Amino acid sequence: MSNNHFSALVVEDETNIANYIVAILTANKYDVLQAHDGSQALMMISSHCPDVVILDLGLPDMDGQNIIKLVRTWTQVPIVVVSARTHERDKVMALDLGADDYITKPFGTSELLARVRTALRHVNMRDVNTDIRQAGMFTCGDLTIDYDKRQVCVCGADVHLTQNEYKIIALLSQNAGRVLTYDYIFKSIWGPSANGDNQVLRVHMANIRRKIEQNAAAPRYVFTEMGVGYRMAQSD
Amino acid sequence: MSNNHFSALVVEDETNIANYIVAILTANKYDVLQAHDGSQALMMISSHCPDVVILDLGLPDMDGQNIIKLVRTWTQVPIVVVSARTHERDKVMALDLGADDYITKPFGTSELLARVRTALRHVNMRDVNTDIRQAGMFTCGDLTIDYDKRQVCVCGADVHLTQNEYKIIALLSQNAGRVLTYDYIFKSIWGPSANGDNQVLRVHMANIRRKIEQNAAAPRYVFTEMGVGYRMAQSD
DNA sequence: TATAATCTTAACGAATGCTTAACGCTTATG
DNA sequence: CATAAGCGTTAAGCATTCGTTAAGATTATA
Repeated sequence: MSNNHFSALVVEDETNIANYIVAILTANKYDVLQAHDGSQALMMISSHCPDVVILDLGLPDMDGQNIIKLVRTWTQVPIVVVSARTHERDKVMALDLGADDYITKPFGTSELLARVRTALRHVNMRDVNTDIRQAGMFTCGDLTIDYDKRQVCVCGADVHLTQNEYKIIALLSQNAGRVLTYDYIFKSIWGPSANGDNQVLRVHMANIRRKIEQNAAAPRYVFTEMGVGYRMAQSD
Repeated sequence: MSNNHFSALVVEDETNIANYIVAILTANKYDVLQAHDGSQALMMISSHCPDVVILDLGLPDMDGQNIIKLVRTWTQVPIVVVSARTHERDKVMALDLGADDYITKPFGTSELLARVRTALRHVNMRDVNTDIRQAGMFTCGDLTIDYDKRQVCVCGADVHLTQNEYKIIALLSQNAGRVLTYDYIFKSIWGPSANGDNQVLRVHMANIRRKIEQNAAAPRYVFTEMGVGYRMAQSD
């Protein structure tokens, strides 16, 4: 960082889209770096240590998933994946490999900026709030989760959650603002060797929502990301 | 402690990582000691009595879990475990054996410091609670526990509890509002090396409830968290 | 030592939670 | 606009866990 701003690395081979993203970020006071293929991206990440990486999955020289895998061997820099709508699967795999968020083309200015801000905030949570999170609480609107007491409250009233329900909501809240894929949640709760679809997860989520949401059809706390997973609202 | 600072013992065989941790702690005003294997660590803990121990699980001469077990036979010094392993099992085992917290490599400066601060704070909590416990009382609705007199009253009337029954209710009331797992309660009452299921605990709880609850089927003081443990109602 | 109190173990019914399957609704996609 | 896929919801069967009782084992006490 040459000044007080965040630095972002944009990895994109299509010139038009690259320019579009760079323009948005530059206009919003980011220090922007560019890479046009995978190997260039890897070098720049290690040499320039950007605060956030915007990564297109469809690069000419390397598979986007390999890039994420390699980057994650040495740094936890937030990665926001950009994917075409036709490659839904890739998006999910990228998240499972350690990407922080995703944007589907075409996307607007505010969406890109929001995702980047969220990703940057995740790093702050990891660093500064580690001890708060450990012994602490999660608060979002009228929802409160006390990890120490294993207690969930809505509007000050106790809400009884079963074992699995609590595990799910705890996992989501500890990753608030981030999409967790069905597979990730499933394996986190039922163990890495568990096999099965996400039907069970849907039932549990329905039960959770009935208990914590005022209107399950328009949730305020846990959002569904179609085809991908669930995302908990940012804490406040 | 040669001055007013906390002393930390870093137990790590890999020189690079050891230097990294030592640098972080030294820069943040800790008095740092070092050990490079398990036996050395055990000696230094007993001789120097550090305020906190940062322990790598992958030491050359001893299994990290054995070290925790041995240390816990004579001191409750907080132990923060450092491990490259990402498996949940190791984490759970280490924590169950008495470790206070867990960091997975790679980790950042602020994360390490946060964990250490949290671990140190736990000790303070333990101390403060001890004072309160000895001079204090627990009150919740019509239930009163006098820790000095070792006396339990319901609606002003004395209730006779057996040794184990009192230990259980005292432990729960001292952690009122928090779920204590069956395993934790069991090990707290019968000792860390006790083995057996929670059948005994269920019988004791039935007896306790018969004595203190008006309606055991709808308890007011001790609640069951299915598959997890028991929770005592908040004091008032 | 005798007696009472307490602890432990085992068995079983009851309550709770988990999972599966079916179905309707919403959302993507051509 | 039609079709297909994904998600939410419900209810029923199944598995697990808990509470309770009673009997035997152990410990305390006179």
